[in-house]
Amino acid sequence: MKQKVTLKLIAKELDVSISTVSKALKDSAEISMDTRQKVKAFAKLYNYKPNNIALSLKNRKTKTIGIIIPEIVHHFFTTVIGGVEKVANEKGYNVIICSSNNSFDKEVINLEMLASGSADGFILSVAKETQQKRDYHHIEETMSQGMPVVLFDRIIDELVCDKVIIDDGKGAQVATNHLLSLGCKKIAILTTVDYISVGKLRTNGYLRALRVYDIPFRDDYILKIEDVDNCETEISDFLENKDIDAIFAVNELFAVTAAKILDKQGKKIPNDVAIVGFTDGILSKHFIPSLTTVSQHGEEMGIRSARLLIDKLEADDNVPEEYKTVIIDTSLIQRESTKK
Amino acid sequence: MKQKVTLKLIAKELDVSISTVSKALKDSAEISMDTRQKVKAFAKLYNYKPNNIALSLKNRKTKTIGIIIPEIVHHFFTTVIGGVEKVANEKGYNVIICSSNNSFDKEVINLEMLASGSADGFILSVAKETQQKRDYHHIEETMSQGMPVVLFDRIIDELVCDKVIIDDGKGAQVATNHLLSLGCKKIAILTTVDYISVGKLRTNGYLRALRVYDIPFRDDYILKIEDVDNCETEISDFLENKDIDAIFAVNELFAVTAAKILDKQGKKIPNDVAIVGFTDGILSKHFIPSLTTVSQHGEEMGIRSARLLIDKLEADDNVPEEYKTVIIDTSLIQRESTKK
DNA sequence: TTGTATGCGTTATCAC
DNA sequence: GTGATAACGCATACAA
Repeated sequence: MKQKVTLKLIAKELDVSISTVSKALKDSAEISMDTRQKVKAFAKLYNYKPNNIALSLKNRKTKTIGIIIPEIVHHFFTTVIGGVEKVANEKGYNVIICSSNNSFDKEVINLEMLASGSADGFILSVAKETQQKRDYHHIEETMSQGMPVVLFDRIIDELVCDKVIIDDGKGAQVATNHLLSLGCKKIAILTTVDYISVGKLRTNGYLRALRVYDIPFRDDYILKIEDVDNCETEISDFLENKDIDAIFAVNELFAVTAAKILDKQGKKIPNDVAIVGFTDGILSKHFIPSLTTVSQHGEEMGIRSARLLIDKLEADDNVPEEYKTVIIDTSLIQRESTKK
Repeated sequence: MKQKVTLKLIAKELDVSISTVSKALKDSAEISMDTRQKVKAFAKLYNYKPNNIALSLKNRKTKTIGIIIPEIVHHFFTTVIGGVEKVANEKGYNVIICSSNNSFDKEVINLEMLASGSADGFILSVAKETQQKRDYHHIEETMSQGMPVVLFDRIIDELVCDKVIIDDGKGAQVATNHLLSLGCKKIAILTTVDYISVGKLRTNGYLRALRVYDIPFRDDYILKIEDVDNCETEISDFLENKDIDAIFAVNELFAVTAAKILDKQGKKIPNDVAIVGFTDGILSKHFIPSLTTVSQHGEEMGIRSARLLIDKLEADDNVPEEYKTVIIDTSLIQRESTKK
């Protein structure tokens, strides 16, 4: 275990003071050309790297952004991360990713850990459990300590902070409209339980579209899925002997699962039943038939979130606080599952 | 921007010394019961959290593990991360994830950044570019500075460190054997260019299986895909008018893409052509027909990697260095694409 | 041109 | 029982 190279060590070796070394490395005009070159040569030789930890302590900022997401094994969230990284790297920020695994407790632990010195601000999408509990003290606390927070996708209306969302309702409405315009009249919806904000919003969009087209809503056309891991049986039961000509699913997994069940039932997509999903992931793209879907533009969400956060981090302290909500446009990606 | 609560602040408010506060919070017997309770109550009220940065500086360790992976938008890598997190959290370590985006430069930057104070050790899978360039100075440097490194999946033989891999060759051989045992004789392989270590190993496994079964290798049955993003055309050209009865693909994307092309050609899976892929991701699982695949047990890889790293981090300094290579068993998950 | 002193937040040591 | 001091690695205002 080799000794770490520090300013102190270089100073001792070269028999000058620490501050001389520090200044020389920054090419300060104060220091003679001669010393500067000597110090720099030595530093390079010994591969000196300033210690980030010490810098953070001194500057009281870490130059890193903390991201906390509900699930790391999830295509949408990883695309968001990609967007954040893009902007962060450009602006000289590091990115730390933590996953809450949809657990409230882990979200709290992660946030507190990162907040106590590891990151200057946060980009986060709250855990399912947090939405259910409606306990946001950890986020409020973080903000009250002066660390900006940007919420994305699964946001919390009650919190006053920057937010980046898509217009879930509109996306769902457009998707449903698309089905209606194909002539579908018996459109089922596969959605989540109500406390998942995005699920509820998408359901509302679906209802709105029906209303506009004057199609009466039927209670037996809606399935609110409780346990995502076990959606297959729920969807299967739901679709049994159901007379429908289209399905709108609020996520990719529900859409694909429904497609598989229909396939088993011998129904043809899109001729017997058309399908539109939500989230443009790899499943929709590679499934046969490929699935029409509402793209959430995850990378764009990440980019916008990172920009909002960095703006806050680098804002003048005396500029009055102002919080924005960025709404990203969704787009409908039409594929084979709605080609009639 | 509220003032951060520090020991100093508490000390001032309570009119005691900083060290008294520090000791009181740690329930030191030196401090009177009375003072202890007073301090603790105050700390709780003001929501005091020790500053990790200061602790890291003092203790010269960060209690965090750095993970660097080639791609964040990749199911396999995220499952590995999941495994690492599991162990890390248990043992009180934080996890920082960075993605190199398969770029050598970004890998170097990320590693150096994390190495200069943000993490105590690393778990990493090298970028494609790094494997191509064969330039590992950044990793060697990190290790020579006393920070342990565990390589997984895309490893580097020349580096002396802990490693966690699957037996890629054996996995491929088992997969090919499976096809052979179904009676397939004309088995094509979709693989990567040779400098990708795992691609080459899997190809070797395929060749070995053929040899054992005494099937002569045919040059026109192997496709080494250069540009993954554009594999569709390459595979499509390759499969055109090809007389084969099975395909072994070294990853999920190649397998699914081939399946889609065969579907277009009107060939039936598995009856006309059987398929086995590699990596147990969501695509293989949800595709119709579902694809037989070699599972890499990503989570297990993460768990083992984290354990190796933490063992090193917590080892006595005077214990002689010893490096292990853990080989995780693959398993063949049989699905519809090989059900004859 | 160079060096000294100070502080960032913490803990450990030692003195009172 | 309590407090002063030094140290972790760095940057910088101020002296020399």
